[in-house]
Amino acid sequence: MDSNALGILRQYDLRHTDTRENILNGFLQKTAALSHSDIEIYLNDGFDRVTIYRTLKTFLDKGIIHKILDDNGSVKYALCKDQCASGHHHHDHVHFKCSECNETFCLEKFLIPEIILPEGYQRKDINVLVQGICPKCN
Amino acid sequence: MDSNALGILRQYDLRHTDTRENILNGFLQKTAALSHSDIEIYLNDGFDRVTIYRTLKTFLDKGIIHKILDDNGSVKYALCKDQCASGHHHHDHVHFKCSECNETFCLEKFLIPEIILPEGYQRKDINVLVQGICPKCN
DNA sequence: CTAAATTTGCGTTTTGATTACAAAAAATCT
DNA sequence: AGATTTTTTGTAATCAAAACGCAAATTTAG
Repeated sequence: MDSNALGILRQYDLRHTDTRENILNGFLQKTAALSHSDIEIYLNDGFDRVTIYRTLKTFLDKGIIHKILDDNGSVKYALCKDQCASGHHHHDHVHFKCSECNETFCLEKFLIPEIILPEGYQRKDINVLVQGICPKCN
Repeated sequence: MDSNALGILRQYDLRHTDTRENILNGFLQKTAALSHSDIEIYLNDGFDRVTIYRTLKTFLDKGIIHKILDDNGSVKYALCKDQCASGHHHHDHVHFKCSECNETFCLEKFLIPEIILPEGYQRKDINVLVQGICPKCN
C-alpha cells in the first residue's frame, strides 16, 4: 500500500482533489483515529462539513479507512493497513481507547482471539474495543 | 437480582414511577436489547422522549442496564444480569447482532477470551460485538 | 394531610447528518 | 492548449437526535 496521499488516491482510482489529499494526509500523520470533528479542526475550516462527510464516505466505500466505534456511540476513522478492498473490510485487530486522553488506536499487531458462540450463531464480523490507559498516559 | 420491575426499583433505591416501571417491564419481556426508539414504540407514545432519555440514564448510572454499541454507531440497552453496581459495570460477555433481523443479544454465558495487549496498555473494560446470523434467521 | 424532594412534560436550543442543486474543478478528447 | 464531459464541492435547507431550563405533577416522608 502506498503511503502518500497521491499514491493512495491513484491506487484506489479516485480523483485527486484538495480535500481528499488533505484528509488523507491527516490520517497519515496522526497515529490515533480521527473523528469528523478532529478532521474539521485539522483542516482548520478550510473545507465544508458536508464535503468532509462525503469524503469519509468515499474512503469508507473504497476500503481506504475503516470505522471505529467509541463507547459513547460516536464514530472515529482510521486507515486500513491492508487487505481491505472496495466494499469488503477485514479487521481482525483490536481497537484501544484511552480513557485519559480519549485517543483511539488500532493495535494492528494484536489480533482478536477466537470467540466461541452458542450453537446456531453464525459469525460474520467481530468488533473489539478495549478501554483503559495508554502508554503515554500511564 | 429481583426479576420484577418494582423489586428492581426498590433494590436500586429508585422511586417507583410509571415510566420506570413500564420501561423495566419492556426490558424484562424482550430478549433482545432495546434502542431508544424501540422503547418509544413499546411504550406507544405514552411518555415523553426526554423522560425516556433520563430514565435510561438513571438506569445506566445505577447499573440496572448496560449499553451495547451497534456497528452503525447507534446504542442499545439491555439489563445487567448481575455483578453490576452503581457506577461500576462488569461485562465480560459477548454481544451478538444479527444482520438479518437486526436484533442484538447478550450472550451471557459466552465470556470474552483474554485479549493480549502491547506493553504499557492497561485494560479496564472490553466490549465485543459479533455480527452475523442468529439461530432464528438461520 | 402537608411539605419537601424528585420526576416529568413541554418548549427551546444545539448538534450532527443528509439532500438538492448550481458552481467549480478534474479528467478526457481533439 | 481549448472544449466537453464527468465528478466534486459549497451553500442553503431540511431532518433527526439529544440536551437544557423551567414549571407542573408525582412520589415519599413526616
